[in-house]
Amino acid sequence: MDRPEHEADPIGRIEIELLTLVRHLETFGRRSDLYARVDRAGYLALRTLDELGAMNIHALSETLHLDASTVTRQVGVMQVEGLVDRRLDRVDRRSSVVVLTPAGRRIMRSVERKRRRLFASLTKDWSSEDQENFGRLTATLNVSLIERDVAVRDTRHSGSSMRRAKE
Amino acid sequence: MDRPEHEADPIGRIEIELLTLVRHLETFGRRSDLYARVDRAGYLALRTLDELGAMNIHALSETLHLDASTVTRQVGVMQVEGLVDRRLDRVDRRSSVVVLTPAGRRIMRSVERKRRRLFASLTKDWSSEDQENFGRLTATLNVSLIERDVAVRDTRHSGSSMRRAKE
DNA sequence: CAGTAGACCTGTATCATACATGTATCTCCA
DNA sequence: TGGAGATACATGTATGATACAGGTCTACTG
Repeated sequence: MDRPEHEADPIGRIEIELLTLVRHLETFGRRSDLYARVDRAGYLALRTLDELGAMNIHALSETLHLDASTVTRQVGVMQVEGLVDRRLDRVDRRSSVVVLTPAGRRIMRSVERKRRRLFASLTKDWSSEDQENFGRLTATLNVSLIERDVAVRDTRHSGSSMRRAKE
Repeated sequence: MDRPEHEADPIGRIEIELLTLVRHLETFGRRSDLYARVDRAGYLALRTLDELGAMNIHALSETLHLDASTVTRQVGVMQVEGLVDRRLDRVDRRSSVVVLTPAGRRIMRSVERKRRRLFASLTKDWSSEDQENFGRLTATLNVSLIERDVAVRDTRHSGSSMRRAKE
């Protein structure tokens, strides 16, 4: 499991361990009851709406780094489930604002609780320093990944309005 | 980006950051040319065959924590691409052994190089201590996830032969 | 006001995966 | 030793998450 060459090859270790981490998290999400009422993508959308406030499909798709058509469908499903609501934007009538409903927030919190329990249990033997470091480093990695993605996308289509309606 | 409450809530931070990490890595894999000749699942299969040696579909599916039918198809594709070969097992004629071909190893190394470059670049501003810690902690997390998955699976179907032909 | 850009939706395609089922083979015990 | 059950694999079918292309309606701008 702990191949000695990685002691001296941190990049190689990160490379292989992140590969298997994604694999395992995918499998786990599929097999567990974590995402009973929303899928993983939906959960992230709900969290985004909760943290950043209501916004339109376009802004949500930019934030999630997903195609707008994908988000349209995800939001459609969640609307049927009663987890989000859509309000016509009277200023720009092409657009509508996606709002988290109380039920949506409830479901989101419940998934969050399950996920927190999972990760608390997975890291229960870690020192709190390790826990903090891992969170911090993962966050840093995310920021770099986002920057890189933005750079890639900007070579293709430039300009992204990112209009957002907070309420 | 760096919400202050996470300073005192490492689990919460891990929870949200891993969610977005998976999201971003998926997006990145889709958009980049990292997986030109094999997909991510295929790359992991090639790495597994390289590290653990040739094995049959069943053992591979256990190792990857995937359904055997999924692996059958993945291997089928890679065989057509010439990345793996299958040898009839003369002892057990139901089974055949999946072997990495030279071309497969070459492709695997090329993907590995690209991924290494990516992660080296993403973590280039990290201290080497941070790099090492991140790799170590991710590896630990993987082990815990595997153990948990094994526990879940064993409640459903018990017994897994894990026969493997090393050569 | 004409033309272009933007927001959204829908159709279609792809990929990765799982489950159910079928077939050939193996194993083991009565 | 011969059949029952287990195993290995393949195939059919389904689902979920995503992207891209194209259409419609609306907004903006010269």
